[in-house]
Amino acid sequence: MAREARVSTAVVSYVMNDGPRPVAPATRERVLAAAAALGYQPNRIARALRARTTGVVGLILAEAPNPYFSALGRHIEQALSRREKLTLIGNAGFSADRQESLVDRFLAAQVDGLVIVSADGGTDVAAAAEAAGVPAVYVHHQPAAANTPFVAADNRASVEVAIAHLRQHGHDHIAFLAGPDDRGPVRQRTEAWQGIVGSTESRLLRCEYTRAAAARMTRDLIAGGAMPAALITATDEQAVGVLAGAWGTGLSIPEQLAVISLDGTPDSAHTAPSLTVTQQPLQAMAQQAVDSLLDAAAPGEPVRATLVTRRSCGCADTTY
Amino acid sequence: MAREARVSTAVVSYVMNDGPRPVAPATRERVLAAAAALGYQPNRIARALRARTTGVVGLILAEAPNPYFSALGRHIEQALSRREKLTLIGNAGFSADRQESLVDRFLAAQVDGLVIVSADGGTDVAAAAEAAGVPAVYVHHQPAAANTPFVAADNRASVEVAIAHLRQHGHDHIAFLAGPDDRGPVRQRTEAWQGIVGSTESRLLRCEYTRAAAARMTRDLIAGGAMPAALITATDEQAVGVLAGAWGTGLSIPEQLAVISLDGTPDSAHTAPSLTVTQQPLQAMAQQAVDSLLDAAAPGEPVRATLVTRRSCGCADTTY
DNA sequence: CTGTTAGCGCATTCAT
DNA sequence: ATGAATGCGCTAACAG
Repeated sequence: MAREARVSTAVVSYVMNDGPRPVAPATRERVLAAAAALGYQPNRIARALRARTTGVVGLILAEAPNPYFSALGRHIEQALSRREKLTLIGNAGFSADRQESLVDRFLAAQVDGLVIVSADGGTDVAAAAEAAGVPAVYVHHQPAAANTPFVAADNRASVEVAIAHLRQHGHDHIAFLAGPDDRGPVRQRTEAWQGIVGSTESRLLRCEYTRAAAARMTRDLIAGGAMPAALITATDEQAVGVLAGAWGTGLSIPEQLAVISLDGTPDSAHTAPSLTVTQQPLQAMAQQAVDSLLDAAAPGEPVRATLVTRRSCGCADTTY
Repeated sequence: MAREARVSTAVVSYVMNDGPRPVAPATRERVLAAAAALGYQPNRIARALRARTTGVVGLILAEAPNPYFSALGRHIEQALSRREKLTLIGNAGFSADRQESLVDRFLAAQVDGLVIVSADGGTDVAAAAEAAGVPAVYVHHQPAAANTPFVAADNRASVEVAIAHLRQHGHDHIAFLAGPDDRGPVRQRTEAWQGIVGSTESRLLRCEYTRAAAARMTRDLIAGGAMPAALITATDEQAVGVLAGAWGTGLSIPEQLAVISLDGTPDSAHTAPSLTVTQQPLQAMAQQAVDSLLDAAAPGEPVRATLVTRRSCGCADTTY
């Protein structure tokens, strides 16, 4: 390449990077022509070795096919891409072991940063990253002992608007579907619900964060005649499961059961019936996380979800 | 690190890689101890520069949040991970430009291979990859002029079993919901349907590959009284949209409209009603693609989808 | 068995 | 404004 343009490698570097030294227009042309002719592209690996920065960021997702993580992941990838970063992806699969192993492998690959969208708070990943001098940011879920930057929606605010809206529909007893145990963002949501409705007359339901589990629970509840009239689900996955479980048992939503979910994934617009949600600004969250990571700045305040009324709460369906 | 263990860098390399030269047990211990003490990890970038192989594979997805691509993507990432590869991810977003730009950036990052799960056949990505000496494999969608390895399910077989099953339910007129134009895998599906049902009395419907578009189309069809009694949808996304569109108009599925979809994503089990599908073996496809990529072997025959009967075709719901 | 050394492709410093 | 030379961390060839 350098000899094709009859210049030194240094000049090639100056041309490719627009600096740090000026290059005569004629020479620059010659280099550009040679590069085009040979299809030359700078080797990022060599550059990375020299510059001690790879332009690659590691993204760890709890489970990519989950619409919530998936949508968040795409926005993060896009935000990273806008900043000229490449995204290394890994699925932790709700396993602390896998998550740790991923971090190690990403660190060995010399990533410039780590974005962790996990659901399990098992390990404090940031420790390993910090030891390696690699910045990290948590999204959605912050492990107990972390003092690492953290981006999430205001969970309490979401619960507040959901409850307020169901009350407007005339519901006094509002049940809550939480996860199998109290951890992470769902814990905050659960506590917010408990704080607002009080322990009297309130019903706390629990099941795994899967459609299948929520559907099974719903059928059991209906069979036992124990289904409440209004329900807030901690996640969209569970809400979709509730809808699936209710269908076919003759329980009609929203007439017999009003439902609001707290994630607000794009998919929630096209369930049957369409799902009323508190919609988290996933793109803004992704942007916030990426900016905070790359600019080494503390992220701003938690963003607020907005209520999107559809059919499942009892409102008219305005989706179409 | 080398001086911490009081050995040369070469010996460290021999220990880390178990070769190619033997190391005395005592020395090995010393190296391992020093590595543990310093938290030393070999720099993969330097190794990559030297070995001319990065252990990183680029994965291009048409659109990550789409459950079909998402599930496929996760299986590919897992298969890659089993082979000790890291996955660089990028979303093409159905844009040929973005896809080309992603390929260039991945190539500059010296990926060891490229897996392309796209929906747009615009460019023959393989050309750029081949020019760079990087192996590539297409999954799901093969562009027109490609002689690159290609993995997909047997689309014709899927359509056959779907039609046969609807006929068992007594349906003579089976409509088909295709994409906005005839390209890629959906084209094969559409042609298979046309070949089997013949042009007489058959209804070819079209809409975008989104839930929203399919829902809108469904409502329009119902409003116009033009809804067929049996429908095969080319993709799960469209099927979910049909379900959403039918809900609330009073059209009951499967009684008034029997539906079978051809992708078979995991999500299809938890719609309302649950969706009968021809389920593609996504994990096997992912494995096949990765093996073919890394072993430079031609992939085997297209795999066959299996019919999973649920409620939407008229069968009893056996999901729970 | 282990120490020394060269070179992967680039960005940079020192010369010119 | 440009050429030559250096070193990033690693592996492999060559000496001991």
